[in-house]
Order: sequence, then structure tokens, then C-alpha cells
Amino acid sequence: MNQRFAVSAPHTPSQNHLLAALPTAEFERLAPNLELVPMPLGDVLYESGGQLQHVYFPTTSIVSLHYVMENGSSAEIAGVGNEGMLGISLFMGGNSTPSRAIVQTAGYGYRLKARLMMEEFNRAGLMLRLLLRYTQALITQMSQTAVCNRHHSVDQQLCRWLLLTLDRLPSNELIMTQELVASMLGVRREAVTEAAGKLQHAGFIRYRRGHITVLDRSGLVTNVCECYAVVKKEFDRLLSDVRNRQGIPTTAL
Amino acid sequence: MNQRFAVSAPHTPSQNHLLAALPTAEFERLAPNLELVPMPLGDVLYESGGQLQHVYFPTTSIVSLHYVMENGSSAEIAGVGNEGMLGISLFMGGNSTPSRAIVQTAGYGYRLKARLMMEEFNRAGLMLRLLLRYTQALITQMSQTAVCNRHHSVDQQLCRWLLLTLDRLPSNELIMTQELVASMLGVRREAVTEAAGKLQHAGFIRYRRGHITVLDRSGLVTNVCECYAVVKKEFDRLLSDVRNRQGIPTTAL
DNA sequence: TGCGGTCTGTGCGCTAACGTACATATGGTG
DNA sequence: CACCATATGTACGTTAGCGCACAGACCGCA
Repeated sequence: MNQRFAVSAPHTPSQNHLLAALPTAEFERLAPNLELVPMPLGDVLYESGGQLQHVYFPTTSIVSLHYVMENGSSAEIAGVGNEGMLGISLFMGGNSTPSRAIVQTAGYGYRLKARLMMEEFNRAGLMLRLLLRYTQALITQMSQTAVCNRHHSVDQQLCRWLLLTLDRLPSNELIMTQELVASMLGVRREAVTEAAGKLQHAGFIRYRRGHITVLDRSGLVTNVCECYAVVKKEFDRLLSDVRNRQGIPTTAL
Repeated sequence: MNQRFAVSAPHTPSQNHLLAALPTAEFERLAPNLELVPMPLGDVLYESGGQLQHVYFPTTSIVSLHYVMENGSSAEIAGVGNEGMLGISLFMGGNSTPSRAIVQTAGYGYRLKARLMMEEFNRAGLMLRLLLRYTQALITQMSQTAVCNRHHSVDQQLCRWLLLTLDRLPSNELIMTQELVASMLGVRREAVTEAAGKLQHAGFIRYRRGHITVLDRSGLVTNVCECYAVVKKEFDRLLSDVRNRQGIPTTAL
């Protein structure tokens, strides 16, 4: 159903919540410059330390902000789906990303040239407010990841990760090897096999070579740590009024 | 020497790098509203989830952004000294902090009413650019903390933490119990005792009840993980032109 | 000067996660 | 259809860090 939808439905920038939240005037100014791009699994949008040529607004894809250490081990810092944007360091001022952005779930997205993004941002209009809000939500996600890495078990973290990914997906199936999940969580592949085995045994998920299907969402919820709810709640709080083209209260700016 | 300096030298907002980087006009507009406040050890500036009444610009104090979990365990997300500011979520749009801000090293700072801060920010001038840059640096610190929590030993993390704190201090002595350090790193107090014991044995530090003195900085550097350098480098890169009243290249905005 | 709360040192069993090694299963490709 | 690269399952010893318990040391205060 997911794939059928992706084929039959026309792609539109409004599938991305941030773009969808722009007032008509701003949206139409931007629209001609938004370029639909396919995002295949494993595609690297940004390399750590690289210059930003474009920003990306995922629609059906999910991208992982990833950090790779000197010794080769890695961990996900945050995930970005159709609720967000990639390339915030462009307007934050660094002009280069500290982390790597890698496509975690294949799909589509729209991209915009860095220069055009900056022009829009510099108008200091709704776009600026939207992006700063989103950045705030992203910061929460990163902090929570830091704390979760410190204090929670792999089992809990796997549940958190599955739920956060599931929330960004139209279907209940993840195209995803355990190896890849392991590199997201920053743990051994075997640890994922074991944790996923428990979840499958409990009937919450089912998987086969490269596919994970969630059968019982509520089962995952009972096993997840508080971090999931914290992140979810903060995204809802900050971005709930971003769902429709109504804008954001102007008190903020 | 540190304390003698704090007493004899007059306090001035320019001791904070962000304030010092403002052009004279903007600085003088703000100055009358900057209120000098003492920041005693353990003082809580923001409680998690609370509303922001002020933003704070530390001068001689260091404040820790801290996260406390349901089960009581905690961890530091980032530290803020005279290079930065507390209360970024004010202008980012959330208007409430997700984390707790607690004074880690006693000292002074200036505070500014939230409303006045927003007025300045909304001028979309240099202040906005400065603060976004700083936020970008803060994000790097948070990401790196997340990864460090995942992959590095307590020994390494203690070195990282000591060096980052030392860099914000005019002297080489930290007024700090091991208990407090432990709650920063999110580990057991005993783990800090042990790690600190090794460092003392190696002659890098010396400590007594509530005081840690760094004797050999380079010794810590040889034991620290890459995370220290990454954070330091990114702060330097983003904020090097913030040291003096020259402003920031206008390419960014 | 002595008291007492707090900070620091140390030991011990326990567990989660790691590193390594290898066996087995799967599904796309020629 | 057979092959084979890749994904998954399992096992075992090792280790870092935890939780707990308690002893000793320090330092400010009465």
C-alpha cells in the first residue's frame, strides 16, 4: 500500500510539513525552485564537514543524522522525516554540517539551492520562525538521544527507534537490515538480533531478511523508555500548528 | 589568584564573549538593561519545562545544561560559560526549556529580561546572527556528547569534561565534588573516584575534598577522546570572530 | 577542641554489552 | 535452478560499569 501510494499519488511539496505550513504567497514563491529528488537507501546527502549546496525537505523518505568516529564506530544523532528539513547549519551560520546525513528509508524529497534558501530565510518571515522552531525540536531529540545512550538498555532503545521511525512512515513495514539498525543505535549487530528476537517472540514485530514489520505497536510502547514520549511530545508541542497552512502565532517573532 | 581577580576587577558585560562581540551601538542599547547577578554553586536557573523570564550571559560562572530522568539518574547535555548564553529556546520558539540549567562553577553573569531579548533578536541584526551561530556550536556539543556517551570510557569522558571546564576557567582549580562530577557525566560517584584516582596517580591532577587542581594539562590531552577536540575546534571555528568587537561577516545573513 | 555531616576510598558480586568466531538461512542474479 | 553474497542466529569468554555496603578521612561549626 505504501509503495502503491508512492507511485499513484502525485508528488507535491506539501507532503513536507514545513513547506505545507507556509502561507500561500511564500509557498508559491518557493515552489518553482523546489526540485523533486529520489532518495535511495544509503544515499549520503551530506558528508561530515562538507559544504552545503542544497537543503532537503523529505516527503516519503527518512534521513538519519549520523556521526562516525575515528575508530569507525557510529551512532545516530537524530532522524529527519517529512516533519523536518536537512541542512539547518546553513542558516544557523556554520555553513558546514558536523554530521553525516544518510538516507535510512528510501523515498522522495524536495531540495532547494542553498542560496535561495538563505534569501528566503533572510526575509525574516514565517520561514525563519518555522525553521527555528523545527531546530528547537531537533535539539530536544539530540539531547534525549544523549541521555538515552547513557542510561537505557539496547532493548529500550530499539523500541524507541522503531516507534520514532514508524511514526514517520505511512506503512508498518521498515525496509531495513539489522546491520543498519545497529549502526543507527551504535551497538553491535548481534545485540540488535537479540533484542529484535525478543520483540518477535513477544509477537510485537515480525521480520525477514531486510524487512521489519510492526504487528503490535502498543507492545512496543509498553517496552519503550520515556525518551520516546519526550521527543514525540516536544515535536507535537512545537510543530502542531505546522500541520496546516495557518502559520505560527506571531508572538515568537 | 582567580578569586582575587574576581573581587578586584570590576564586572563588565564584555567579559561575556557574545556581548563583547556586539557593535558599540547595539551594546550600548542593551547595557542599561543588563543586570549583574551572582550565581552560587548549585543554583537552578531554569527548571525543565519552565517558562523563561530571563536569559543569562555568564561571565565568571559556568552553567550546566542537565537532564534528569524519571528514575532520578541524570546527565549533562552541554556546558555554558562566558562564551555563550542560557535560554536559547526563548528565541528558537519553544519558550520553555527542555532541560534544567544548574550552576556548576560559582561566579557571576548578566541577565536580561526575556521581552527585551526578543526585541533585540527581532531586529534581525547582528544579535540574531551571533545567537544562531552560538546555537550551532551548542548543537555540536550536544551531538558529540551523545556519541561520547555511547562509545567512550568513563576515563576518557572525565578527561573531556575536565578540559572543557578548564578552558572556561581563569584558574586551574575546580571547586567540585566527585559526586557532582558524577552527576554531570551520568555515572556512579565511585566510577569518578576511580577514574580521578588514576589521573592523580599519573600526576595530571591533584584533589582534596571538593577541589580538583589540574597540574598537567597535556597529560589530560593525551588521555582524552577525540570528542574534546571536535567540540573545541567547532567552537573556535564558529566563534573565533566573536572575540572582539568586529562582528561577523555578513555573508551569513 | 571535639563533633558530625559529608566526601572519598575500596571491595565484591552482578549484568549488559562487547569482540570474536562460526553456522545457517535467504533471496536476488546469472 | 544453482550459486553465492549477504543477512541472521548462536555461542562463549571478556570487560566496563553498576549497585550495594561500609570504612576512613576531611572540614566546617559549635
